[in-house]
Amino acid sequence: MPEEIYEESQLYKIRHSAAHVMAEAMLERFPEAKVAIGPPIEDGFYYDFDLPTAINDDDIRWVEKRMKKILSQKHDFSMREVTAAEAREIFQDQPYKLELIDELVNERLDEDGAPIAAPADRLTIYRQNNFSDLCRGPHVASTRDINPKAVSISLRPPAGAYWRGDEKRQQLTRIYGTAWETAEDLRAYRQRLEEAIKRDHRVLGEKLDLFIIDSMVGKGLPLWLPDGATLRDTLERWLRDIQIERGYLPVVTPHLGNIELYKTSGHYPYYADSQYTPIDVDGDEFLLRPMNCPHHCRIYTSQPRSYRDLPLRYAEFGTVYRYEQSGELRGLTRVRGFTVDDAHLFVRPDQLLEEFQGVVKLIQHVFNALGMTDFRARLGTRDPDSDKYVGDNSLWEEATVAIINACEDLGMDYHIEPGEAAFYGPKLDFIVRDVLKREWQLGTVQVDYNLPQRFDLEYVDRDNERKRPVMIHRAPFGSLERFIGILIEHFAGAFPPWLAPTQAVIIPIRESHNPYAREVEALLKERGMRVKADLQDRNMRSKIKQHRRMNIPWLLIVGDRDMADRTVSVRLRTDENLGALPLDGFADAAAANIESQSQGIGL
RNA sequence: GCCACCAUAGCUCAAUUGGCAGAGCACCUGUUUUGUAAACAGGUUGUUCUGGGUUCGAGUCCCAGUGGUGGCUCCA
Repeated sequence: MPEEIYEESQLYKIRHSAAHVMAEAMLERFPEAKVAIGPPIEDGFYYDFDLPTAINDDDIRWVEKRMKKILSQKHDFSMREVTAAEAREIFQDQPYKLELIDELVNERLDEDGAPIAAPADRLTIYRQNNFSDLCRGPHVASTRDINPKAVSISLRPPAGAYWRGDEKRQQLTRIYGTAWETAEDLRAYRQRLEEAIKRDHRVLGEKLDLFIIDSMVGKGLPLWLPDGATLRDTLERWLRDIQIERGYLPVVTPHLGNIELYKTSGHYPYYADSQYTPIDVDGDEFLLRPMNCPHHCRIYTSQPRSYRDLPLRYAEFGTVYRYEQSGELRGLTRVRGFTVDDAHLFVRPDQLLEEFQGVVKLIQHVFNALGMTDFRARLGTRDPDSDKYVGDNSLWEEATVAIINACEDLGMDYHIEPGEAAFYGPKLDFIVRDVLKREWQLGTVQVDYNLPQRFDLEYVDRDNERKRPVMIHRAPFGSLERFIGILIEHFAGAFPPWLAPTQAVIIPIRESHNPYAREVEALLKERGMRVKADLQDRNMRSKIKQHRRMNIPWLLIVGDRDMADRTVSVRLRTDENLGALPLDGFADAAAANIESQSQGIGL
């Protein structure tokens, strides 16, 4: 069955029509309100209003009740064609509508004066009950087609939104609503929202003692607690090992650099909005680094390079600092200081294709190992009308072609998005969908001909000529912070054993079993496992409850029988009870599970 | 940064029209030694986010600041 196009679905019409009904109810509550626009969106709809006063919960409840009343009556949605003059007459008190009318009747032009939309030869107005709206439609035939029990506007709080999405213009009040075909669908939607909250990495981060964000340290500056740091360290060591296998060389560079470094790289003027104020050091200006690449370039230039030295792949988990507006900060996914799993590859032009493909393969390997198999690639190219980019057109063209060739060679699915390039070159971003189908931009690969030029990078080729290498920037995770935030939500805090901060807890039934519990702990630690014996003076059942809450993959209960038989009684965090397993057998099976990076916890 | 909302013990939350700041969990002490999701008893825990104001009296009302949340704008 072909997938239905949302814009043509009945659900789309229901939501669009519900938005009109909400606007009608809002105008009854706030006769002074000016209406802006109200389209259907994913999972619902919204309408923007310019309100005389702030809206409160009582208003929302009143409007929701009124909406349901209107919906329960029979009102047809009738369409009428009008001229621009008629439309202006009808909406004379609605300045936002007048602006829309002007836009619709005039040919719209882009910055270069090229037409992007023909003038509308007719305008349409939809009316239901006592409310008319300038609207292209389509709508349901009658309010009877909308189930009042499947509509709600109290699920999401009102929010501010700029008129036409422009932060320099009037800020309006956006009321979100949701509407479904059946009350059952609405209930399912509510459940999905609750599930998302349960998986929220900020909630789980606290529950599982992974990280905190402390107001005295500063917003957007997470502090990693031991368990969170263990998870992070596990990921870092895993990726570091993979990279070393693939010929990457570790480097370590400082978090500050002389401003000349960033002027040379070109970051300084281009990154002005996201940089912190320079720090005065003995009269020189230093910058908290927003990027790692300039440091790596200077490592490259520290020695003369031969064509035999290339490719050089410098890798560093490099912490960078970027100013983000306070309202943009969110948990681990948007912070002010974060660590990029960065590497810069300095390659000869004849090595570019192979090296680029090697990077793409590495990223695919990383995502697959973590069970994030639903991802796509986006090729960000230059917006031809913008001047925020550096470098010659020919270099850009060359880099873009190199990426396209590499993708096609690998049979990699990608789509092109103009305007999404870095300022110094085109990039290939990896966009992952998590279990809740939300999309996140994670890994990135960029081809760069500009920094080599700016830092005057050279190598001596076979013919004894000095030539310029090409740079590849890449980060499979993107940032450790964001990646782990997404990982927490992806696994709902129940990490596969190889990533779990604590892989097994040993629970003695009585105090007399403590020595055996300690022995089991020591043996498993020797096998490289992250385990601990819980020797607290409290009963076994309460310990099980506590560690279950922390999503420990394996709980090992040990009592008289286990001591006598040298077994451990294994309880999985899924509540499956495997019964007594020989201690060595468990150790072997657990080690194999961890070694294979299994997504499951079965043994 | 902007709009709106929120802030009480480590956590989740109570506190009637403005009238003695509380409960559960956690933590501490003692008793208890338990075979698969909470043993029992006692105890500690507060600048009610900060600073002003109104009032006989403020957790509660008003103002400002700080922090958080939802969204917009922006982004790894």
